[in-house]
Amino acid sequence: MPTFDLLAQAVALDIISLVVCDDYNELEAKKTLDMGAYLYLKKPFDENLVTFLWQFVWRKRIQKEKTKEGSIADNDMGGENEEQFEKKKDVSNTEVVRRKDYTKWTDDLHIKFMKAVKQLGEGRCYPKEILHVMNLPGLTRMQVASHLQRCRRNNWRSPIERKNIRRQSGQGSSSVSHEPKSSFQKIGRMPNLQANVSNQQRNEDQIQRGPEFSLPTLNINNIFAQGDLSIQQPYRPQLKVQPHYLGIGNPFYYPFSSAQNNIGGELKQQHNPIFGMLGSQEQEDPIMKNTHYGPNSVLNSEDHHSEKEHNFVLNVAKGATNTNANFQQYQGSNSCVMENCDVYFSLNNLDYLFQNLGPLGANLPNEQDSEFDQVYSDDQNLGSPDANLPNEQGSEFDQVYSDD
DNA sequence: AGATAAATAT
DNA sequence: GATATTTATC
Repeated sequence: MPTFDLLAQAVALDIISLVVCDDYNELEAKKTLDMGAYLYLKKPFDENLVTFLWQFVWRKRIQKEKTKEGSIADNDMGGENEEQFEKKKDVSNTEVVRRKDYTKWTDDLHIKFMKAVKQLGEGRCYPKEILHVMNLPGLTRMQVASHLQRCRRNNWRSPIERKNIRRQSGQGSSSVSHEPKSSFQKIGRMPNLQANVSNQQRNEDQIQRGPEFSLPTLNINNIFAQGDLSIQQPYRPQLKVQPHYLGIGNPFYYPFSSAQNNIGGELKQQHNPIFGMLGSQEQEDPIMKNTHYGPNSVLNSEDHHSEKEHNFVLNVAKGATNTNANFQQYQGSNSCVMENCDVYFSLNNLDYLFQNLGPLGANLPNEQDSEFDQVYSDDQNLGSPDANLPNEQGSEFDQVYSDD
């Protein structure tokens, strides 16, 4: 994604954004800051910067929250600058949970998924393939895999179904056993025993070629042999039997899709020609029958960032080296740069940035008793596309950040 | 329900 | 060692 587009989105999402460039470029810096970036940084980072940067961000956030509270209390006019994506959440000021990348599997999305699954068929029905066939920008392989898992386990209900179920169970009539709405569906399973078979095959080949060499390895390989349950096997998913008695309906069966099913409030009326040709061909399929193809909503577009690669750290610009002179210029100017932006600095001006920030030991205002991981989890809540913090057991901050 | 971690496979 | 898939857990 182009730098500025990405930044714009990040800012729109109220994400504290820092822009990183390889070479300092004044115009670029200005534009960046104008757009709402908090910092414009040049690589490579000084170690100190890396160490303390989080404090800066943290402070920013606290500061932000304070001003927000203040404006709410005072009923300032500033209170109502709702970001375009946040409206529904802002109402319940209590727990602003940002589910940044939460993909809602709408009926339509599920249909697409199913279509891909069906198209691919038994042989190559893997997340990656499905993703490819679905061809929806922003959808990730992991998300597809997750959905696939649920569907395989017959564990997914369409939103409408969910609604109905909830309504039913609310009536207190505890009809114990819900009927499975459709039969067990094979499509989309993990690969058949090919791997194992080929293992076996290989062994047989070996035997043919020369048993004297193959004997030792043979047994080991046979761990994966199909019928041999007596040997403990580390991994043999293929032999699992899917419980078709389970569950109320099969997600591979798709009951209906109504036109009003847009979750999340965004009404996207789209005509969908895609499924136009499905008529007779689909009829005989037990999974797809009864299916009505509704509008084709394209994910819940806004906030599904894709995989981890996306971070708002970007940029290459050619230009002068950063100098104190440049900085002075900015600092002295009354341009909108300084109004919109709290700080500008280059590597030569770390002092300015950090004059009030202490080394790691020094507590930040609200931080006295907070654990580091708390900081991190909060960081994640900031909605950064991906805080990308691995399991940082005992890892140092600088380490984490340098990883970033 | 969906994301993500962990285990396993390629 | 990098990716992908599957399973377990959050």
